[in-house]
Amino acid sequence: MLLQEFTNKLKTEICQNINNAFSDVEDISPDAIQFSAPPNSDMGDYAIACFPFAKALKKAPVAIATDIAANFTPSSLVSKMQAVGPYINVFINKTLFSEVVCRTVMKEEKDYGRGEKKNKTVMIEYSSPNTNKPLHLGHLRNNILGMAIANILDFYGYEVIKVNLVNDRGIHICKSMLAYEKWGNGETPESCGEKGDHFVGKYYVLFDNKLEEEKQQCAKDQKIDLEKLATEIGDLKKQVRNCKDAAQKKELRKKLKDTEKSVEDFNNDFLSNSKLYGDALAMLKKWENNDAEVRALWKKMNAWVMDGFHETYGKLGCEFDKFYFESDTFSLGKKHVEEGAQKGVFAKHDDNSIWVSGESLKKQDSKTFKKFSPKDKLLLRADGTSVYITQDIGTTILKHKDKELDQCLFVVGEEQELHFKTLFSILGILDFSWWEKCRHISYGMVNLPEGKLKSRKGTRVDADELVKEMEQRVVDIITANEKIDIEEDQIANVAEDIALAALKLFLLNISREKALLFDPHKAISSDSGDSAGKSGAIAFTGDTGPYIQYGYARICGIFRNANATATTEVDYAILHSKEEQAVLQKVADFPQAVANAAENDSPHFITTYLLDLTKLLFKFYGVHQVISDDEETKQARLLLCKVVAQVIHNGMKLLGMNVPERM
RNA sequence: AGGGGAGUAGCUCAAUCGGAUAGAGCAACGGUUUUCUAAACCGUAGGUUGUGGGUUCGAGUCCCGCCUUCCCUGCCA
Repeated sequence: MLLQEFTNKLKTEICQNINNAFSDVEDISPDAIQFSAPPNSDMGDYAIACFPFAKALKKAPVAIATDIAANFTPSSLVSKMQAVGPYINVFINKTLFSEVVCRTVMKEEKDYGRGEKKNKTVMIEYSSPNTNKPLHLGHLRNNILGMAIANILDFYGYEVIKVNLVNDRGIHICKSMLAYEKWGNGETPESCGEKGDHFVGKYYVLFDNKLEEEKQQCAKDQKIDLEKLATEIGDLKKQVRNCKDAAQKKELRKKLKDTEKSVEDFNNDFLSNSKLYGDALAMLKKWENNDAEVRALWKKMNAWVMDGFHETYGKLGCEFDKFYFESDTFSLGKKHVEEGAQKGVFAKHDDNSIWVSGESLKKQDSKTFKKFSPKDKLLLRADGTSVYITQDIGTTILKHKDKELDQCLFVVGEEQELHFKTLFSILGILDFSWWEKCRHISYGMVNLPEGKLKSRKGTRVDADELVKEMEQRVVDIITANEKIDIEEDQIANVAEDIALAALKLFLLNISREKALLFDPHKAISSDSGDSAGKSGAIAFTGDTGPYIQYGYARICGIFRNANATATTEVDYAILHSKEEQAVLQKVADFPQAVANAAENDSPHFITTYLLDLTKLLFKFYGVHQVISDDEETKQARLLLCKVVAQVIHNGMKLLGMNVPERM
């Protein structure tokens, strides 16, 4: 008997017991049985709350529980049912349960926890980088989350297509191109030994610095003190917040708005007169007109960046079945927008720009836009050049042309929620029946103690550097600890596995939609043993990836030392202790954790599951000796360890983490 | 101003469909190594779940108000 069958049988049996106790009313179906865990394991293996039955059975929950317990007849599965208040606590046959769990895991191995084939295809877009700068911590959250969700959906039984939409076109790309052209002196990543994405990113920052210089000069010439205005705005915001008097508040608001307007006006004025920005725009125009020289530079620099990205993806274990490039898809979007204007579902203004009205967005998706009316949205500029949403229209249409999809997912940060609501509604307006199968998988921002991550300012945490630093810390820990027995040439590999697991679990272990706080100062000095280090944002002890890996490595160590293998032909009655049963219960829960993660697009169900499992493993480990003089005991416990190792392996794989055998 | 999140222990976070005494980790304090790796284990302490109402057998969870905070409301991406 396998686990699934056991659970079904258990529910049926319990159901029969309930129905026997209440023969005069309509039967309860096994699906209505909801297992939960009693507050502690002495009270039983499963708990069933009787509140939901109260209506059908026309009795108080407490009375229902007592009646069920009174009418209970023991079976091979269930040994006891005990009423405690409105709860029924179920004691199961531990020997049988242990055997069922162990045999199931040992039989299914890598497939333990796998969901049934759904015969449905899901496309998941994630990463979606801009090719003008290297990846930072915010991108890491996206990449690691996206990859984990893709793995989980695949394991749950979907056919999953992982795609990356590369934002390789637009004014931001031209900025780094222009800076390189002006100040690059023909350098290449090779010539200065830099990773391609970092190399290009340098010029993106350079452009921004030069533009800022120009702006400061311009402000000085016009005798405008931008700094003063900024502090003024800050002060006004504070005053507005603290102001109690309504009339005064209104006045302050007006003043604030005026000040903000003056800054905005200055900025707009500056940009439209800026030589540097004008050059970038001119370059964009040239790009759109297929200027050979600009296109050649664009190709060269994009290739550098993509080389760098591929290296980082390889390191992180991010994989893609297909790359879409905005430069290939924006014209398809343009075409559909123009057709929409022709059909009359979009509005063409006198200046030839094309718009979708807020009204029609609302009409198309009245559920999403129930509580507010969106503003009209520009789809194509007057000069015919496309905006951000234009290419997404094209890309999404192309995705559905390439493959018939049952779900089309976008792993993108929460700041783009309105963008995707608008996009999906537009696709509906364009009469694509699949528009409702599109879903934005939104996730929270990554923040530093000082605020937002900003690529152009100094406040960024570079992805490559972060990983490198963490690896070095692990190497230091390994070298400092004499007890760790790893071949010299393996240290780098193991350090990489551990550093990445620490990073990934840190990013995946909080709810997807929640913002994430990262304190780099605490993270970096974490191996020196000082107290500041121990509170590090990405630690290697406690609830971490390495903790789970350590549990796995310890099990490997046991098998290695005992030169043993596991067999399912053991005396399952040995595994009766509280600790052993807790572990096996947890092992049995793995398929449910996978289902929860898949159905909510939330890997954190897996991370919390694995941490719980590992804690129970160590708890067991602390109380019971695996390699014991008694051969029967040894065999049974070895099997238990083997089963746990298998589940850790399966779960960690879903999260994109390796499990080293020594650490 | 409007729309959407969030607010739980000193810090970072959990908490199945609304269910039994709100849990972990870190930080603090105390203990564990001649026994399978101390990246571990055990113990102590730490809470009016932002706030005020409501719904009911029962609310961190659902509804309404308020406070705080983040995001969005670009011819940026």
